[in-house]
Amino acid sequence: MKIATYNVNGVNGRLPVLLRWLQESQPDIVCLQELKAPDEKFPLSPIEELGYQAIWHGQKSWNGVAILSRVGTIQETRRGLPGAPEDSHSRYIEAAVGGILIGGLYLPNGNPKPGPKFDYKLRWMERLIEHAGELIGSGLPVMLAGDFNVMPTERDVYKPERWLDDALFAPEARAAYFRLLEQGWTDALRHLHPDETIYTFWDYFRNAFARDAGLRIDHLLLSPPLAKRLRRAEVDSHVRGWEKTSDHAPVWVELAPERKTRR
DNA sequence: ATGCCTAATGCAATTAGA
Repeated sequence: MKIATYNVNGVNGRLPVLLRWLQESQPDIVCLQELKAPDEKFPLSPIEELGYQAIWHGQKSWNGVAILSRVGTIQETRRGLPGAPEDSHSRYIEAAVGGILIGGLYLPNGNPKPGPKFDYKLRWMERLIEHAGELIGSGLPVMLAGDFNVMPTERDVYKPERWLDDALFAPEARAAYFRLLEQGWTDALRHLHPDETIYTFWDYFRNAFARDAGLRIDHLLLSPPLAKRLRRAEVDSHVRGWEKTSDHAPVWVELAPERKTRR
């Protein structure tokens, strides 16, 4: 089973690129971020025509997350993280699909730092850690996939020294990310490629993609039952070179089939 | 320190992204 995450940066402006990538890559389950569209403007029909069901949590202009599946019903289990009913950003959607529980997330950017946006990022991460602890504690096969807006280590930034004061590389944000991992999550891409330079985002500025001046900020985290099934993890970086493309590339994992328990 | 580029909104210029 192939499961992907893709920050599309506008699901309607990006529709031709999204559809082209879906047809080419044939993922079974996809988490999308930055829909930048209200619920009523989600382009369901063309996605359905490619054989996908979908659930989504939109928002006018900003944020917005979705889960697509071509492996059966998407049973939504949650939208929005617990712990802050006043939080109006559409940044988290969770569902049972294809025998796994998957949380699709768009973690706040947090710039400028310091400031209220950075405070919001850190609070959001605390809520994520709290909820993720319950998910992993369930013992179920769980995945957290999305745009985490955190480069975990210096290896994940083209020029670490330029990002020291940035919310995406701030010590507090990186520490929170590692506290999350320490619950027992496996960072799929880094686990299978421990020494490679791998990016998932390249700025639109300064010809960043051609210079490979990128960041690794889109992650797929696997709970122990899923980590055992991990076979491949890759970035479809060529998609970043397409016309009218997102500044992120799709990232995906391939999981071995679930081992049937004998009885 | 700022703009570089891009999307959405809505029709100019602002906000946000990372």
